[in-house]
Amino acid sequence: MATIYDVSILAGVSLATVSRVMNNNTKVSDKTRQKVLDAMASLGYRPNTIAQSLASNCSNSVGVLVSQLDGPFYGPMMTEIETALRTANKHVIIAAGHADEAQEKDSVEFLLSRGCDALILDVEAVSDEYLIELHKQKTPIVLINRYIEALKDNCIYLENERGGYLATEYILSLGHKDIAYISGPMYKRDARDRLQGHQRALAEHKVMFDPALCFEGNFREFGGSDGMTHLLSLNKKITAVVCASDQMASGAIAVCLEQGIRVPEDISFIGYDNTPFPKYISPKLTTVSNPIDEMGKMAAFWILQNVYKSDKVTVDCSFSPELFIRDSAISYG
Amino acid sequence: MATIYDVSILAGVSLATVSRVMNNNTKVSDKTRQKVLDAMASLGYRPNTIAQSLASNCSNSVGVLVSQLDGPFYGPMMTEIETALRTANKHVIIAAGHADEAQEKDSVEFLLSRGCDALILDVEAVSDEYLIELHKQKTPIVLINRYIEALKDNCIYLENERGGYLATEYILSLGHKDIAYISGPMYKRDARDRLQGHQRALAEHKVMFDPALCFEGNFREFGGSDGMTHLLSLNKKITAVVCASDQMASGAIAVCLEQGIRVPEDISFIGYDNTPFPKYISPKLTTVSNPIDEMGKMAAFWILQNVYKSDKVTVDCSFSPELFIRDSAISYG
DNA sequence: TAGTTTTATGTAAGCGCTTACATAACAATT
DNA sequence: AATTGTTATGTAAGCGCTTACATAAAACTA
Repeated sequence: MATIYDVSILAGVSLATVSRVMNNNTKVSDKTRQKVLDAMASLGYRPNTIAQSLASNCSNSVGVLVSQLDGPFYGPMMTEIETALRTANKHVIIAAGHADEAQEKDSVEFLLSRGCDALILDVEAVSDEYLIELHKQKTPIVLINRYIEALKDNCIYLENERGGYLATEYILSLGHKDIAYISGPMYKRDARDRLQGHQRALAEHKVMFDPALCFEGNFREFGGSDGMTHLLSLNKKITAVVCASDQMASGAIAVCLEQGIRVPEDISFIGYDNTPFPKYISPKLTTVSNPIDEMGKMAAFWILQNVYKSDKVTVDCSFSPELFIRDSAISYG
Repeated sequence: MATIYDVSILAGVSLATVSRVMNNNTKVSDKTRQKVLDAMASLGYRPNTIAQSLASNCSNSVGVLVSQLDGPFYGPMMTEIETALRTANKHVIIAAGHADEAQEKDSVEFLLSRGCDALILDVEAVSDEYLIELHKQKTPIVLINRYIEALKDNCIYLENERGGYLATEYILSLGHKDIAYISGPMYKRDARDRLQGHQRALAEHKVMFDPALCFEGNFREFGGSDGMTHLLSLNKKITAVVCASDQMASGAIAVCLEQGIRVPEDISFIGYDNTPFPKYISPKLTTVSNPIDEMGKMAAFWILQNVYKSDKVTVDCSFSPELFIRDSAISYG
């Protein structure tokens, strides 16, 4: 592999000059630049990025830590992050935290020791305090899907309360009054916020919130099925179920169908996330969007702007969910 | 950030000794080792991996190039790769090729210039020749989901012909004779192999292969729906459809259901890949497995063994598909 | 005890770049 | 022509490690 030294010899210039034409941050006369470029071309020179990183103290890499790499969320998110960063010639080092505190911390250490210039974190297990401490260190961080007041300039988040409100408001507008809620785990802020939006909508419509009809699930499919099984066992009147995730809605609907309850004729459902499901599923799920891919892109933009000082991007930290009306919810009566 | 120099001063030893205890490849007396470890701990020392890479000419990173980061395949595959490599303290740099030749080549360049010690490639657009050339360079490569005779020791692949055979053999065993086939794009070897297996099964059962009933799709959902629309327009008798991917099966089934054709009562379906679909989809798809996550893990193991000389793993390059019998195919008549 | 081998540690030269600073080349000013 | 100002290029000191080689210390040998 040819080095900068070989190039400098062949071009008959100094190392520094070669470096200058690579980084073109200093004036180099057109004549010398051309000599250097020719030499590079004829040697098939490819700069050693490791050496560049060591010398410049900038690794051009950003660490991305997510809970899991599979599932409907992270793929699209990673795609956007990778595309945005690679366009700027930065690269992505990934790590998975598996929603476990020790693993998340370990991954952060790992990424830091890898000399990342910045970290994009979509973490759920570590505490706010840990992140606040981390933020004090020199490597910039940006949080996706998490809002911490003290770090608000570093957060890319969805207005979950608003989404919860939108979903329930829509169900109410269809005339439902006996509405159950299958929530995400309450230790997660987004779950709490969605529920809060739900309650606000109920209150505005003067419908009582019945804690018995609120089940704490886990955002996963079986959380939804467990929840629905529980709700049905109550033998209370329920005409609609608001779910805090599409996956839970999926699990809940499955339970209904198995028990011969028609969806949406007997019970209406609304989900949350707008995850892409194969198109022959019926009923098609009415839901509220969670543009996690866009949020990934924004996180990348944030870093491009704040870390790499690019002025080609604009960043917008807060995302607003939108209602997607499909077939799983119909008006009552 | 503390450097090795700071540690050496505090421990009262030389740089080399500190380096030795980090890499523990040379004998260091227990006493000195302890002094060094204490110094490291008290400084919160974290080695600079960039400098290590430059000095040792080993970046401890492996580049992973996939067609896309989203979708049902790559998430699980990446998960396995990441887990396997991180356990060995290697890291993963990802790039997406988007099934485009220029982008795939560009990504390879990118990963190489990033000093990856090895590359895991799941590429579809570049030619065999390109990969053979690439293999001649110094960075080792391993191919997932692609079999090239000249590179057979570097390939992790599924026995696609066998899978195609299994699927069709099962359909035949159910008594079907009027069997349509929705294929992947024929420029892809896995599509050709699956079809070949299909034809072998037909031949063994003395059922004629009817080219008119074979549609070339694209592995995606709309490939399946286009294919099914076309097949139905033929007005030929069809009692079963073998699809070269679950996604195409999904699209094809959707078309049938829309037209009031019952699945599996009127037409049986079998897919390929065994992708995870939400559980309330019906009918549940009978299919043949494509353990891409396991293949990802194997690719990582291959690198651990061949590049990093680990003896803790065993690698097995060839994977065999298995039949998963569910509800979308029933016996004929 | 002197001589030989073994083992633990130190010295210093890189790895391939970047960049502050020095200098040479040239142009503009008087 | 001498002075000053600009601009282009070169020189060399790092960046934080690894590792071949040198050396000092310890352990044997006879």
